[in-house]
Amino acid sequence: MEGLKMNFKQELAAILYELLNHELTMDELQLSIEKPKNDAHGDLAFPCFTLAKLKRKAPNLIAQELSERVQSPNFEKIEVVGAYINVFLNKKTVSEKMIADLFEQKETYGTLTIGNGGNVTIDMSSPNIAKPFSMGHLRSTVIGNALANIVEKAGYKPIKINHLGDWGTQFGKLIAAFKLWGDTEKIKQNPIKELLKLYIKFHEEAETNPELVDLGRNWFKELEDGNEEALSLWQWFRDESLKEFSKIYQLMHVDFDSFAGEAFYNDKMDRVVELLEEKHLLVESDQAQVVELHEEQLPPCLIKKSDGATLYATRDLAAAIYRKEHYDFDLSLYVVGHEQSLHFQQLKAVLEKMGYGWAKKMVHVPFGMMLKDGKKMSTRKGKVVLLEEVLKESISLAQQNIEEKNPNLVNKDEVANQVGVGAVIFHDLKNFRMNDIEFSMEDMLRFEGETGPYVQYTYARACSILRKGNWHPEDYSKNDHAAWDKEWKVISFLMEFPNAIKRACEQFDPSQVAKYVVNLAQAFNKYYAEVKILEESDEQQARLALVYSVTIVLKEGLRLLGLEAPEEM
RNA sequence: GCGCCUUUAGCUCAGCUGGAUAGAGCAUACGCCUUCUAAGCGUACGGUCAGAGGUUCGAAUCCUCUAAGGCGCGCCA
Repeated sequence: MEGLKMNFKQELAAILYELLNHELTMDELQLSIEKPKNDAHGDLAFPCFTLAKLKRKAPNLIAQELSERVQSPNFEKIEVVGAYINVFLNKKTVSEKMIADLFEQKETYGTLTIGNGGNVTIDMSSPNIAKPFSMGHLRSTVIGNALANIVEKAGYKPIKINHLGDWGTQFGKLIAAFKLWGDTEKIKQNPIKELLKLYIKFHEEAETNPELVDLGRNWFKELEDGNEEALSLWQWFRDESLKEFSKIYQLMHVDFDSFAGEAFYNDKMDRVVELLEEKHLLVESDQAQVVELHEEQLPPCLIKKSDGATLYATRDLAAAIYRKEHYDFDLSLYVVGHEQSLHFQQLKAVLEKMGYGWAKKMVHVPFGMMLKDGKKMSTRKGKVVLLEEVLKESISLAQQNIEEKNPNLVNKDEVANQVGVGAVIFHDLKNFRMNDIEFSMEDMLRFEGETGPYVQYTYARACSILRKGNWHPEDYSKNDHAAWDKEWKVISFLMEFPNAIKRACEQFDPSQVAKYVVNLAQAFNKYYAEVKILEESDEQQARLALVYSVTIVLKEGLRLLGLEAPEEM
């Protein structure tokens, strides 16, 4: 089921195909049939310019002649404007069909089959242990989570992998810092904050005292060699950090299928190096081991440092191979910042050189940065905004709003959570992911206009009508009085839902769904303002059926984005 | 120097595979609650689509060049 709109487009294409004696192929026809931007131009349009050229005849004449022969019970009116044949769908039959489909399919409406049940691994979130969960990680988490939902809706099986940053030289530094200045009690009280303090202090001190750097390096070496003290500290840091992170994940209702992070691949890297050696891909360069990528026009990929230690490229190679063997993915997504684009190009190139055709199935899904005063935020300088604080503030603002606007609401706390968190998530998803986002508390906590709360509010109002009307879907009986005239705009958006999902899935772009959901909400709010739905009328059944349909699609759209839909707020 | 990305209204951004008068939101000004939640709706204001060429019946959209900004380019991830 790819949506009603598609059916009508196909129908129009088929009619033209016959009328034109197959002069244009079905594909060509379907491609040129478009959705007019202006409502006055109907629901479907066919421009006759290409035909004009083919037939060497004036386009408006062709349009005129052709239009007279286009007929279907689904088409209410055919109009010619210049070179365009504008088709107006039959509002009544189409609307009733749309409503019937939604009643039948409910939240499964919009489900696609393009995934064919294949596995899609999604590398997402991936915060660094012992560092705060920053706004930067928010992006990967929220985009990855939405993509998982979208991809699932499109018929794939998503596997969400939190590739934790739980290994690396920063742990050497941290252990060294802890040994020098650490306070066990303080860390237990407030793990991430205290560990971050240590990390920052280490970097500050290291500027005047370079020996510290060596100390850190040594401790990392100890860690890699299995020193018990180092290992137990590492384990402790990791556990405490994960505890903190899981609070945030719970708040956002994000979960994972795997927490296999960097440390997980420690024992899987030798094999990668061996494989590379077997295939004679490793070359020594400045005492380091690299894979040359001249033919690919890329800089060489560093596999082993001059001291023999492996690097993140090695680790990511191991991870890619592991994921292929373990999950046999059809698609492997990496929701990682745009600044790592080159790294992923290199990764894929090396895998292809190794003879792994599946490297083509790896897709880097990059996103822009969270900027603060036009600049990148830096953990080392302590210049980060903590997600937890932003969420708290957003929730408390939602709380205030509820007190003001709906003080009798029963589950205030729950709703405040849903709305506050929703605002933050939606703010991140509503724009194309490649855009940089200048961090602004004001923008993020805006509840009006094109925001998560706006959509949630629309949903809540729609639910409220159904409640007040004491109406249930079983009650609906088609009645012949509705013209579906004022409802038409909303109906045509409802028809677009599967298309929005398709675009989002093809382009790995959740903002397609976010924009869709805003458009639907806007159309519904206009309808709401214009039509008194609960007013006695012989069209009332149709109106309520429409409201019900809108609730289904809004809720499902929000769910795909990772937002909840409170029925009252 | 090379590569990737971005440039559309005062601000934040849409604009689907090129198509009919370039659209929202925010901000500003005004208007709409004795009836479905005003976290809403309406009206107004606001644009040489960074610039120059080119392809095309037709370009914000495709190609080339230029400019501005961001990110990246071997032992960090």
